[in-house]
Amino acid sequence: MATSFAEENYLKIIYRLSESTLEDISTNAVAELTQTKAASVTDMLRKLAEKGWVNYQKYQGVRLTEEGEKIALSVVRKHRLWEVFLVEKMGFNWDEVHEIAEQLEHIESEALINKLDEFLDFPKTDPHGDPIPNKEGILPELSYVLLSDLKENKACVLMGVAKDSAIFLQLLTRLNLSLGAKLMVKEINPFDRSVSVSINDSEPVFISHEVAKNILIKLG
Amino acid sequence: MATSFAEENYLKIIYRLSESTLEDISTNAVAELTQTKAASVTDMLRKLAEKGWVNYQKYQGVRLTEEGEKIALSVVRKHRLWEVFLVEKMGFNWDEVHEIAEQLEHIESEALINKLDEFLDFPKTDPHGDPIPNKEGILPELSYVLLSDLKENKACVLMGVAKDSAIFLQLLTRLNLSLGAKLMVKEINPFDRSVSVSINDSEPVFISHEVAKNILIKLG
DNA sequence: ATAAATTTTTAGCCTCGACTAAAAAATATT
DNA sequence: AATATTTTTTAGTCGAGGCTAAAAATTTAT
Ligand SMILES: [Mn+2]
Ligand SMILES: [Mn+2]
Ligand SMILES: [Mn+2]
Ligand SMILES: [Mn+2]
Repeated sequence: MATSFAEENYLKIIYRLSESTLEDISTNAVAELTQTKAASVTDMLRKLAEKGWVNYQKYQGVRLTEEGEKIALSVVRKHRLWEVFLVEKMGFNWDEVHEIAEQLEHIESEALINKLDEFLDFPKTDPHGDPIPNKEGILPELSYVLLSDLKENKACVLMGVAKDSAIFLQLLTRLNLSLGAKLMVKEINPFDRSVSVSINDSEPVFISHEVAKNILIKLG
Repeated sequence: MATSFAEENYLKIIYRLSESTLEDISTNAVAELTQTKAASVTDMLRKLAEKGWVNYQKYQGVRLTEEGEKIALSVVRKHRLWEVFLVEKMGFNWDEVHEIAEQLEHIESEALINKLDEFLDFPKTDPHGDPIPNKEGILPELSYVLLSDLKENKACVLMGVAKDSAIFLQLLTRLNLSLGAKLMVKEINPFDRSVSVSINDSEPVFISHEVAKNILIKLG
């Protein structure tokens, strides 16, 4: 069955909300992310349920069905592969690609996306460290830790961000923090939990707790 | 002003129809190419005129304004650049790319399309030999001739096709006719005007007049 | 010059995906 | 347990972009 842009956006957003909770997703939560009103969401949830892509009972919240999740994962796959393309091949910065990928994720061609995957050498993660589902919809396992949870004097590598707003990404860039950067927490300030971090063996710089808790790293 | 997919498709189709005539474009002609009904076209023409993209007086047909042509050219530019990308970088055949480009032509990012242009080395023509407008909207001058208009024993090169339906392109492929092929007309049969053509110095094969008149070549 | 045929427009209707305002249900507070 | 607050749904509306059927204008044929 064909899916409209609107339907794909709803499914993707329900998927994203489901990642961080086991409970059913509320109408309001969906409304906030889709930038629409609750009444519009109720309408669409009925339609998605009708098509068998979500389980929805009024007042009870919503969950993706297996088929709904499959569609959501294919949209996520396309979004993230196009982001890799935009950064790796088109020379965009990681803070510039999300809006364009929001459009490209709706291009409908299985053949194209699989060729793109191959062209990009089957990347496991997008420019923000988010995992890319393979063509079967399987996500690679990534076990990243928040920089804010790290002990002092442990070497680690920046693998991703927990938030990909342009403003946050631009801040990281200004701090010389990009994917693959070698980090070491030199000191955790107990007052505001800010951390002083050495980036690629340079002089340590200060990073707020707010920033540190949105940076994903792997040890070693 | 933002343009919807529907508006872009109408402008592009009016542009295409204007290429082959100096007269105003009729409602029915537009309806046929947009795959809609004449009544729907009338509606849209009023809206496009409202926005200043076409000159339209009822019963008089339609023409693009300068601004309308600018938009149409930018859609054509995107369509053709994406087609080059699909063939050159993604490995599609020339008969497979049009449908996908119909979607990609609506992606809205000036920055992306200019980076894509550079990535592809500023191609002058798409995989069907159609000229690609540059970022100022200027079309390169191409002076191609129809294979059906060629005299016998003249060497030439296949530069494009006058029709890009998948079925026609697949036929050419089966005949070993692709962009850049070196051709020489060995004989023109006066009965049905079919031509016997040597392709890349091979044994001549027979090509119907119908095919020959949709092949664009340049001499030498 | 009329009449016939064709083209185009108008009028009214439909679906999709939004909206607002009001009603109803669920949840929190006293 | 009763009431207040918040969340969600219903009801009605709107614009975009389609449609059909009928009317009007234009073009062609007689
Ligand atoms: Mn993104
Ligand atoms: Mn991303
Ligand atoms: Mn095309
Ligand atoms: Mn083409």
